[in-house]
Amino acid sequence: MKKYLEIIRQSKLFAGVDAPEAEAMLRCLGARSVSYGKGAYILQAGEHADAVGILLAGSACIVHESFWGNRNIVAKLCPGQLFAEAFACTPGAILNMSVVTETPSVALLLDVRRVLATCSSACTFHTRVIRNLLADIAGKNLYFYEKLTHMGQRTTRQKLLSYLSAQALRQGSAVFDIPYNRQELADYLAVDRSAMSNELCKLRDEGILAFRNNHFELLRHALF
Amino acid sequence: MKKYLEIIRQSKLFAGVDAPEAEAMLRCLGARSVSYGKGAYILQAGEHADAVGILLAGSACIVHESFWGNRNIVAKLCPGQLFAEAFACTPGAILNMSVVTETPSVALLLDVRRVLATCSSACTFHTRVIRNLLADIAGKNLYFYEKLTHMGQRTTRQKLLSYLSAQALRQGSAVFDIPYNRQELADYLAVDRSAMSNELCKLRDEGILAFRNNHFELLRHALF
DNA sequence: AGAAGTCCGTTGTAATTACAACATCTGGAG
DNA sequence: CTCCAGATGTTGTAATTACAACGGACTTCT
Repeated sequence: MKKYLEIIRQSKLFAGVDAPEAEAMLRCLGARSVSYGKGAYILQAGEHADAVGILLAGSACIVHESFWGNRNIVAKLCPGQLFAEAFACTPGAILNMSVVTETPSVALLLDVRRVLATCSSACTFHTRVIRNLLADIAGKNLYFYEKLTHMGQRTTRQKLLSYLSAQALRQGSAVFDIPYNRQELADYLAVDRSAMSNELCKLRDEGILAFRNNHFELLRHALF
Repeated sequence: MKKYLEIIRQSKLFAGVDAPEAEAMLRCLGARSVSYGKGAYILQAGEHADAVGILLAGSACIVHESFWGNRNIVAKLCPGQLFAEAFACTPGAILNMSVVTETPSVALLLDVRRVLATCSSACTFHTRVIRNLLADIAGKNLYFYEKLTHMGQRTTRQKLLSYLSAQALRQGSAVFDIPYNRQELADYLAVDRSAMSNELCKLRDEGILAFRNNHFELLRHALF
């Protein structure tokens, strides 16, 4: 766990915390790190979520798998990012999502429940943990608002333009990279991969955008 | 504002707060109440969101309106419910949603920014406000996970079954009411109203469910 | 080099949806 | 009661999508 201290301190949960304080917090939160292989379930839908997770190494996706076998990628996780915060902050909550690794990964699991349960601030870190959690979950909330924006579009074309223009805005450039490959992007937008790939090429042929793998460029606004 | 004190105290932001304490908190948060007519914008996309809102009377919807004129209902608000929390908790955030009244309404706007900004706990309520906010936003987060679950389904039929079975589970009965009319439900699930109405009737004809206006009954599980 | 696996684009077909238009029903206002 | 507005169900058509299948490009491993 020691070797990941820098990653840990860069996470939103530990924002504004110096190294010795961080180590004390880790003990206070009963931190434990676990290693996973590729395609392993860090958390699985149906389980009780009593811990907040921080991805320390590798990469993972938060996914929802439907009854009919479709999967929806809720978010992609990079080292330093938190997951399952909202479930861990809600007593009795049961996961309806899974967290699946894409590459061999290491995750840190923190028992924040004990910080939230006690009203006393016996441990001086409690207030900071709660503030940091609030900021993080508020950010996640905005992320979901944005995802809903894309998924709320009616056609694949509109979903693509909504997503890609948002990425361009976020990265402040008409040239940008996205973190998803085609299958993942389709799962993120809840559409069929081949249909999406088709639509992407139509947009290219119409001169609206250009791309190569994960590298995109918006050429015209295309009414968005 | 006084007449709404009971509604205010029932909101999640004021959970576990007694009446005199609540009044002090309202002053501390610079509370101001505003009345709106039917179809009025309490908040509009593009604005800065510096306040948390609590609906005190009437009803309203959080909606996202797309470039092409489609609207997606993100949530329906009843008196006592909070809105714009995540935006208010994120410095510099700009609303990408609007809050529109459905009936003449009254809303309370609270400047929580000042509570989050200062690290000192000069006012003893700060800690409680932050804890309550955290619980509320975590709950909203879970709400979004669920909405994503429904919207992530590929067909209108699957979206309907996903949503309706979730409501049945939540209300603990195969017979239940939903808060939306047909157009609103279609906007919530991001599908066409008439197509959805059609699919609903197919499900009825297949003996999978029965309904009358907002009153539904699930008869068979229908593989969900 | 060859084999295996992955990712991506392309195509055709069947199924589903969006959209517009209209019929029916309901409750409220005049 | 009649008229009107809103909500809901129904239908037909054009457009879009899901799904399955395939081939090419690329990577990795042996």
